[in-house]
Amino acid sequence: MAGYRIGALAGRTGTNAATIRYYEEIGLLPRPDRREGNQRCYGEDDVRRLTFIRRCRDFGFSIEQVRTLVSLVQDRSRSCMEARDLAQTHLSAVQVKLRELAALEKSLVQFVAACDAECAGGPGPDCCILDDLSGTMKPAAGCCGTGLP
Amino acid sequence: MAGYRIGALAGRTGTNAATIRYYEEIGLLPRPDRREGNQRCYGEDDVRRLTFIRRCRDFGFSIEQVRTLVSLVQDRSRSCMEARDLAQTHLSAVQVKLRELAALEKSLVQFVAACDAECAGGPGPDCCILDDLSGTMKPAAGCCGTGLP
DNA sequence: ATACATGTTCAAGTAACTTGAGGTTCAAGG
DNA sequence: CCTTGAACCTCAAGTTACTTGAACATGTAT
Repeated sequence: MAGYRIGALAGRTGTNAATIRYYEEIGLLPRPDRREGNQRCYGEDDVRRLTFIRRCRDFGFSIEQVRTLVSLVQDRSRSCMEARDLAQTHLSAVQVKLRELAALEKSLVQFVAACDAECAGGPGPDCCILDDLSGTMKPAAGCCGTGLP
Repeated sequence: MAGYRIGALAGRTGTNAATIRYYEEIGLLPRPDRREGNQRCYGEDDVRRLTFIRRCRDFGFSIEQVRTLVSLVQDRSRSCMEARDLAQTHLSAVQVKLRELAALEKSLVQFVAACDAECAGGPGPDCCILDDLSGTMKPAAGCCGTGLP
């Protein structure tokens, strides 16, 4: 009946207690009631709100974007289309990042494979892979050549 | 013959000049020679080294990892296998991130699509998508239900 | 000679938290 | 009732990898 203390809220939402206090400080969470001993006391609304916030953060929205999203939830007179647009913008950024990361993964796989193939013997001072890394342009004449890492 | 000034090095490596000074400060780049008027003077070695550093950073290695990589390049008596292992570790992390990002992209696509389908009319106060966002567990009974963003 | 770009140092700001110090409050066991 | 230990409190500072700004010096083109 007495509501949750910060640890319980933290547990229910998978959030660090210090992060909850931080969100309060930056105004992303409202100041909660306090009990006798000055400890924060949260209710279901706080659970919902923090769940929402964490979910948005997990999906890569910035704090400022989350702030906007929260205000959209608060103020229904504005269209949910604003949320849609925000999501769309974010989606585009995610897709770019996704492509970059996929390219990175490919390069890393090649780098590791090249290492395994060429340098398997161990600590050879002749390893050219590290040269590759610092090479500016020269195609490293038939060695590894992954352009990695 | 006088070497590059900081702006030229920045241009050649696609690095912000302030970032170059920062790298110098944290010891990732050596202190360069200075010319008469105290301006930094770089050579080809610096171009190579900074290219290497930027490339590693672009590939998501942390500054500390790059520091290790740089020292590996410097000290050939150690195996390039260390670089391989670092890359392998990094690869695993990248793959996790890649999977998360792919899941995120899917959710965002669904969210935007659901918005288009359900709320296309505009600013309806009945939009349930935002409710979805804050819903803790209840499956939102047949509405949108993307669990997004 | 005079603009104006480019360089210099040093300090502070940024995001989004996390960690630490030093002190209270709460719940359980003896 | 008393004590222990976990959980809580506030406030300050640390983290990562830079970026931005102020105030001044230098280099280059006209």
